[in-house]
Amino acid sequence: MLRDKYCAEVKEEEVGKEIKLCGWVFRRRDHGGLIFVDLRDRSGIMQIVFSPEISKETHEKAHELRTEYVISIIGTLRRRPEGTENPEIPTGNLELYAKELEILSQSKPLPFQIDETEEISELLRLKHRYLDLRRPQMQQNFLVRHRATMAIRNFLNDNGFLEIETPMLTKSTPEGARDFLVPSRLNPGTFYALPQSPQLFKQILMMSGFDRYFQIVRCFRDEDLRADRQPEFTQIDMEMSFIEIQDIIDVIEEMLFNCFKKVLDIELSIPFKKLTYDEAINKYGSDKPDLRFGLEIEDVTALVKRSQFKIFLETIEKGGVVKAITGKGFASFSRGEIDKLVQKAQSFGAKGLAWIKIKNGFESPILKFFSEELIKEIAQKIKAEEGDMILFIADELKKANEILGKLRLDIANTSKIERKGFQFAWIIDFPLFEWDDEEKRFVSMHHPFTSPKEEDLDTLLNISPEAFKNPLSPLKEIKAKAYDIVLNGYELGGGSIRIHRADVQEKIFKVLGLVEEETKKRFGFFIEALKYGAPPHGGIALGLDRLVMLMTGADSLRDVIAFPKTQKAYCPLSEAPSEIDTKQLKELHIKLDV
RNA sequence: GGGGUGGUAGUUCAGCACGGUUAGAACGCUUGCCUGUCACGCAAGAGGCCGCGGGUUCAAGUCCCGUCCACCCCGCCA
Repeated sequence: MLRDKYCAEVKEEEVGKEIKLCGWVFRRRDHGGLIFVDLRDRSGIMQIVFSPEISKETHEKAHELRTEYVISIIGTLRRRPEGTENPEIPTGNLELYAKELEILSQSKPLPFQIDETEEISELLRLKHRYLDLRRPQMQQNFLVRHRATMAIRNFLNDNGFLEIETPMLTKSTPEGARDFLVPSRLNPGTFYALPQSPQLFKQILMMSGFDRYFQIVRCFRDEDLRADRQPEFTQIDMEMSFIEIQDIIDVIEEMLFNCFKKVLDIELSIPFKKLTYDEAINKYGSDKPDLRFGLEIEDVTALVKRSQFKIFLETIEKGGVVKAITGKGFASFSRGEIDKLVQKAQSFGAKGLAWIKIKNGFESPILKFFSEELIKEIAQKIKAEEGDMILFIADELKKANEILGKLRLDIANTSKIERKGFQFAWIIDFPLFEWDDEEKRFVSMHHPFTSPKEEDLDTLLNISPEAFKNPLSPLKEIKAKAYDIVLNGYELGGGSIRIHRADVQEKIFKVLGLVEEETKKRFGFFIEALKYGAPPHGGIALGLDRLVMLMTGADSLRDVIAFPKTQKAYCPLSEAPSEIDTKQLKELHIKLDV
């Protein structure tokens, strides 16, 4: 070993001993006479002192040191002289008096300082990711990521789960996200797809009798990126046999409890809250509500019926609703600020935004249409108080919820409502299907292998083909044995009890409008497998990156993925994707058309 | 595909509304001084295709059009 230990592992008991340390020059303070260097490794910092009284030669050499040089030091550990301790760092009572200095590696002047005093553009950080990752905050993020992963892996191992790998070169499937494709050289004109998830394979593992499977696995989706979406990401993928929804919920709650306890020493309160999909949508306007604050959306249709406001009455007449939310502290808004708010609502799809200020009485352009009594009742319903503003959206139910859901998050941001802690929730009772207006057919809300709820099974099996094309058919009422887990407004994961009957599975494909031939081509192997004794089974997948992002308080997935991509799915470090040789293209029988 | 914000020394930013001398600051870098600093201090210095292309103008970092890149959001995506 080139060193005895990590910088921050040096303890006071070793004062007087000779110690060898290695690391990077974090900061140097050259006084001419004395030179101080903060030596950094992944554990922390140790102050090195170069004094001509210890070694003239070493002191001389230390003048050459620059930021991020990699050095090795042999020196004597000393307690710092009284009054010169640094309480800011864990090793602040100690320092190493350098006898010998070896420069192991030099560094050019840095493209940016790595001392976290200013925010550096992400492009530059990613281009020099090796420097960015040296920053203590990033080191911390990846320590948390490692610990969380290990806690989860150990937990699952302790609970009888087998980690089994599934193929990366697999088959493209319709439905769901766009695939990343890989051309097959040995089979000209054909392509593998990188997995969007190991869905079919993990189900087949259940049919293979493994009973409890997990995998911490990379998944790929070729869709547009967001702060919480990368083209490749890691899932904690699980599947279990002979279980019901509650069994999965129990395992995951215990797993997360264990993970938060071990990594952050936080005791989550389990069981987590359960909300039905309908409740979530109606109260929070989202199927991934942020439950760290209230500001619930309320239906005030019945109340505003008593008003004279035409727009509301007409909307209700047409079967729509009027829903309201509190603009916390918004009564102080100027006319201009209100205009901006209205514009924002419109950008969320609202036709308009009606408002009533509660400020020494009420203030609103539509005040004359409401009795004072009525406004008070509405205010009470949405818990609006003096200083707040009542915000109304009148529209069809789905749109009203959606718009108010977005406004709710926006209000929380602008009024700086405190959002702390980790608020988990399960969203259950999802619809099995969702009408796709573009394709004029039903699509799976979760995925096509999701089991309907028992009580809806007959409806599904007996439904006639005409219903497949009718957005109002009973199909839209069928509920799925699907569940999402939500944390602080992020969808952390989702899963379902799967279909283990070939007839049910085939019926689903029919509803989805997949012709038999197509089904056979795409999923034939899977349906065939279902016919040889498939156990009832179900599972879930959690986004590891998102989990770690929330655990570390990072605001982007990019801060918890070592080598992430930009919004255009570009890697500034390796410069992927890139053009390739014509020779390679020829081997693959691919001609470009760009 | 659409909307928004940004792009000026190595870095983070100011300058742009109202076009006009030699484009500034801080940090970093270089050199010198400094024996208890810890974001050390002091002094001097180097460092700019004002993202790129076009246009308007006597004159463009500043105005207009286009384009590229980064970030945030919608669509898309579990």
